[in-house]
Amino acid sequence: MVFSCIDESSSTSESFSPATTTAAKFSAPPLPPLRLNRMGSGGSNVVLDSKNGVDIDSRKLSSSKYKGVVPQPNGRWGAQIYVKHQRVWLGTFSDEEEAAHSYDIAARKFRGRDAVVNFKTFLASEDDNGELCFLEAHSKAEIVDMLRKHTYADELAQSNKRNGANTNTTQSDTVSRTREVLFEKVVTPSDVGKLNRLVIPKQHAEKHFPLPSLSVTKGVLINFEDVTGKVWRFRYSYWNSSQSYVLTKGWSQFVKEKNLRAGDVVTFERSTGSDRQLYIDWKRSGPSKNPVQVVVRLFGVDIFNVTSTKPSNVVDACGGKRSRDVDMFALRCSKKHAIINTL
DNA sequence: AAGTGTGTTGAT
DNA sequence: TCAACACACTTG
Repeated sequence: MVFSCIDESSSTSESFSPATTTAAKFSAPPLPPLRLNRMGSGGSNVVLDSKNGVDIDSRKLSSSKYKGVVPQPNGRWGAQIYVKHQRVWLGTFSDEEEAAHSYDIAARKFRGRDAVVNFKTFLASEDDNGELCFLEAHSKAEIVDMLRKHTYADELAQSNKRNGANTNTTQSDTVSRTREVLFEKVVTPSDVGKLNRLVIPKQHAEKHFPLPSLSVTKGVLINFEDVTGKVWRFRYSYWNSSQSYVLTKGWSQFVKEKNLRAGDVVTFERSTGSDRQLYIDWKRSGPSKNPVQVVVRLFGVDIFNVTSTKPSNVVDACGGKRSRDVDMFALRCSKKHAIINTL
């Protein structure tokens, strides 16, 4: 069993780790222009010349030297890209280069190989095949989601790890990898409620997810992959107060995204291969099995009503799994006007 | 209160 | 298509 025993602060992928991302391959950025200190938040920013401390302009934020990067009032940087006359927000970042890199990723995803990017070396090498496949294997919505949540680097690393160093991984390598079901749990109301945790039945927890003694109090982070190939990272720990093993951080997001309800069955699996990859899946028990109804409501009117099953896996040329490329942005013209309800 | 990201606009 | 700006909204 391989746990990533890192603490909370380092688990949020706050910055792209050069060791695991193409960030290490950034070409040297242009010399920084005279930097202005951007301070405070909200609309009343004071901008000072860093040398003289002179109030140059009491409102203006220093713009970024990178394409798709915009300053934020608090000194952080936002990344955005325009698609079909709509802005797609890519998140906020402490590091200007990280924001620029996020833009590059999005540009490559939305505009293809000819996209103009900030870092010329981005995906320019043959060694980047893994990342190209990764981009290809995920929908635009997924990539944007990863960028906004700062999980892109982690998920890319996970993906590369699964495919091994050999980028010529064949389809059968990926598909034929067998799994064993570790256990299933019928989730309780509290598992899907506001407690933001899933209780792992003690016998299963101690059998399959034994906590290293040093990690009992602090917990560990465990990665699970779902049927779409998305990697979920949960904090796993032991709560002395209730004497129970729980998945905490990350769990509520899973509940939300999968629209889990009490009575649904969550399955935990593990690859029997050497990677011991963990998987998580869920199913709806009872008469209303599996089909999920999706109503798309536009301007308050249900414009279509789709009954679908959970996404099936399709293997692409890269040997990865492709999830349905539902372009949320076409539907997301405005948060106020387009609502997707998963019922 | 601090931080995020959308609405809007003018430039390219 | 793009960035600048203001500020409503969300989060901690």
